[in-house]
Amino acid sequence: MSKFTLEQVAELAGVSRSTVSRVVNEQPGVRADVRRRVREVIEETGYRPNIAARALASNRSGIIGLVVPHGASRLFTDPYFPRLIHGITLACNEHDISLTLFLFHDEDEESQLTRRIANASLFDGMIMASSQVNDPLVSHFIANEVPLVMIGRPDRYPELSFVDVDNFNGAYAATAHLLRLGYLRVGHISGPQTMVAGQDRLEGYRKALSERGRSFDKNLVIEGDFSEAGGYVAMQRLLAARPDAVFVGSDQMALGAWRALREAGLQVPHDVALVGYDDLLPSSSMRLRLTTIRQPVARIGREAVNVLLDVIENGPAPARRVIFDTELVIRESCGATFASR
Amino acid sequence: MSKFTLEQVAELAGVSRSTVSRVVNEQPGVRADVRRRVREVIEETGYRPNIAARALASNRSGIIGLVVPHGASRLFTDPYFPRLIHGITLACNEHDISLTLFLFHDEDEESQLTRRIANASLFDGMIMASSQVNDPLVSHFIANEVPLVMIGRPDRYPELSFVDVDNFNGAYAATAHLLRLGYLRVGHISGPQTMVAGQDRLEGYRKALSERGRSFDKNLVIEGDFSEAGGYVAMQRLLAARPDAVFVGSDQMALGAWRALREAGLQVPHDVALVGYDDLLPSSSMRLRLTTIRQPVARIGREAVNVLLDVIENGPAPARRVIFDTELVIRESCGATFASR
DNA sequence: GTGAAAGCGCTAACAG
DNA sequence: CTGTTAGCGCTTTCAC
Repeated sequence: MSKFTLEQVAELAGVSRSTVSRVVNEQPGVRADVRRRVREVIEETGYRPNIAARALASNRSGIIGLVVPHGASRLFTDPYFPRLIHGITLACNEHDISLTLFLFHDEDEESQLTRRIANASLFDGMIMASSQVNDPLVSHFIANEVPLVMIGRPDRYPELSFVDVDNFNGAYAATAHLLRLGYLRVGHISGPQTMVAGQDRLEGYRKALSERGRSFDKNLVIEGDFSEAGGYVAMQRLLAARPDAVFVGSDQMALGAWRALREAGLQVPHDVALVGYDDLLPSSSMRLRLTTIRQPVARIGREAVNVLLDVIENGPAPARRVIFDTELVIRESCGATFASR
Repeated sequence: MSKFTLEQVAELAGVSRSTVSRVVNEQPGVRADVRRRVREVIEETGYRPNIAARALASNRSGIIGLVVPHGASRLFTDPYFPRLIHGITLACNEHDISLTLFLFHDEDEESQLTRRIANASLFDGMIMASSQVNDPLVSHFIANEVPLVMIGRPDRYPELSFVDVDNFNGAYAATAHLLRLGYLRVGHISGPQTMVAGQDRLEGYRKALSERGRSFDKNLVIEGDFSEAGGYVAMQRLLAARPDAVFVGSDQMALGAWRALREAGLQVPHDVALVGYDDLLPSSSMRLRLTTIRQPVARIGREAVNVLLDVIENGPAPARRVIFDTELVIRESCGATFASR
């Protein structure tokens, strides 16, 4: 609530509003000495432009939104979103823009608030994290021509820009690693198939299998929801199929799976080997030394902002597609430190 | 970017802008049938008010800000901020307001961006999380009369509203518990003394000591920074004083302390007992079964929003002070499951 | 109970 | 290079 307006600064500097506006926005076409004079007055008065007025007049607010749908907000308790937000805010600060957070905790909240943000009049653009397939919000944004970048490949709308990690190859690498170690009944606890990441990881698992001439046994695949509890339940069911190794679609689920295993009196990796996905756990403090697929979450966040800014600046076409590589991190849960069998 | 404006809705409904405005803002003084008619048109057109225009005209944006200073952003990797934000967004959604996040990663960033947000013209109010003592941003907000609520008791400015947890009594309980178990050399790895929470916990530790007639030994207290790495270094130094138990000012530091202990060939709780603070770790998956002080982080977040809304509505005076109780959660690291010694 | 009119503080052509 | 002139879309007195 700085008390000064453009008008007053202009008067004090003995110039017009336009000139001050040009100086503030660092536009060319102002004589150096005038520019300096105006800058002085701005400094003295502590003048700061009113964001609302600027947004109204220019249709640009310097604010972007981050939407986290309810399906993903449970992930908010694991380190994924903190990391993501870390990367996003880093980029925002660099570019001097602000970030508004829309976090939905359940379906009701989401549908109720969808309308409010769907006309995102104030926001220059939106980043949409881990949306479900066929998310109505995405359609809204598209219909309203809101600049948009998805975190995670969208299931439709090939014209959308996104940044993602190579889920297919990550899952492939995880599964191939297990196969290479000689496991014969390699199962998979998948992510929700309502998310593209869940689908892609399942596909990677299938490819590794088929490439080695293994047939796909659907009893060896159980769908989870990326949560610890989901991994727990999934593993309990999966046990009926007697897997000797399991590629679990997320570290959190791996924790749940491991809990189920312990309760069943089974040892990791002796009885059942485990590979996770994410590498976000503080591994040295965990009881489970989890082999996993590392993904560069903070970089994804940063890049999402960069891409969004580009989309805002230069329009949505052509779609920007950024895909980061993953990395297999070998610890003990896969049994790699044992002789291969 | 809904294409409709108040004006157009007014025309379609055959009334004036003012009337539509009244309906939209649910103000009294509109005949029921007119109100209904206007509502219909709004529904049909999908009209949504332009936030910037509204903010400009009314000085109310429906957006609040959350500031996380650089000193605390390292905490962003532990579960504290995710929980806090969970609570905050929950309350925001309830009240139909938006949350803008200011997260600073280092001192440079912070001082650079301070000016930008200090005149928080667009924001109806600010929540300030875990600020250092004597934070310049706080002074700015006060000087500019920005509605403000602190998370964590402020070190000065008794006129400020805040919500906090009872750090003093929590620390007292932790230390007393250790003393009660018979430990003779109870040390403390404190939080940074540049944060009130760090100070309060140290005070609680001192009180428990003095109440039992123990003298305060400054060699038994090392200052940490709430991080794992800080706890690690602190414990390495603390070892020289040969503690048989340590009250560690945060769970993250306790993890670091424990790592230092392991490296020194010491067992928890056999050689050194540990009590932490926060209870935010997924305890069942951790190798360290940490006795700790639980604080209701999400509730703190919710309450901060409620208090801020109250401050916005009814002015800053008198200061609202909300203090939540803590709870001692006993696991194995304190040695309580052994015979007392 | 309703409408007319005057801005909120800024940007953006368009002249000069 | 600088100033003038219109608004951006909404709220808010103030008459009627």
